[in-house]
Amino acid sequence: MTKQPMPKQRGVRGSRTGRPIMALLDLLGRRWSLRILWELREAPLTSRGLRAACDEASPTVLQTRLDELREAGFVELGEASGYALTPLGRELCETFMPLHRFAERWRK
Amino acid sequence: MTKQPMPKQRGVRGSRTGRPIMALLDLLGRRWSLRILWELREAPLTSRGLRAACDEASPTVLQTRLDELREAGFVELGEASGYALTPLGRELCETFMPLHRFAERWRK
DNA sequence: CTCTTTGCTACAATTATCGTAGCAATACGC
DNA sequence: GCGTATTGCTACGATAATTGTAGCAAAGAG
Repeated sequence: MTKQPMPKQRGVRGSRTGRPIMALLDLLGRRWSLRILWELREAPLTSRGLRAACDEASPTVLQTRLDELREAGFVELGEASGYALTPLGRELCETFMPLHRFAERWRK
Repeated sequence: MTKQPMPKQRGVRGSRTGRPIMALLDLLGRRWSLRILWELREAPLTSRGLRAACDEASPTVLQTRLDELREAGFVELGEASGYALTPLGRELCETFMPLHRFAERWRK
């Protein structure tokens, strides 16, 4: 019995478990995912504007995250205004918007 | 003017920006952070129980995350019951609890 | 045409994460 | 006592993700 080629893990980890929350937690748990959603919360941003907003994160990861978030249906690339939240993405964003107030109280 | 020794970035990225939300998003955006909080949402777990709940993630990362989450004040290590959410951690957890319902509707 | 901005990619270097094994400490039953 | 099982935690090399810098082609403005 040889090792199977294993079709090279793609997409979101945990999406096979049948528990969507796990897939979602995994996707949001990747670096810059939450930040990207956060920065898009108010207005669309161009790829470069988004990079500036994200403290000059490397375009490689940002591109990867944007692709994932687009595939997930949270983000879309508009004609002129750049990247923007979809209605679904906006909904998701509002879901963890209370984090803002929590963070203020947290403060470390 | 020589380059300052730069006290070697420790703790949470973005905590210097004065925007706690950035620090929080960074901390929660590390792998297994959200998952750990999620798995502790109902009952405390031992380190090994937590590992089992987290799909056998490597103990190295889990330990790192647990240390970070403890330092952040979200998790504590009890005498007998293992790892548990602090009141603050429970509050944080409830903040993104609506994600569950959202994920169900999302489904991919 | 030139100049700028767009979304996006190549590439090597650095980190983070994984997976396995194992430690010391504590608590059990015997 | 003795073995054994569980706890929190760590070492280590291998693998994958992320970084930082540079640059591309396409589209638009002047």
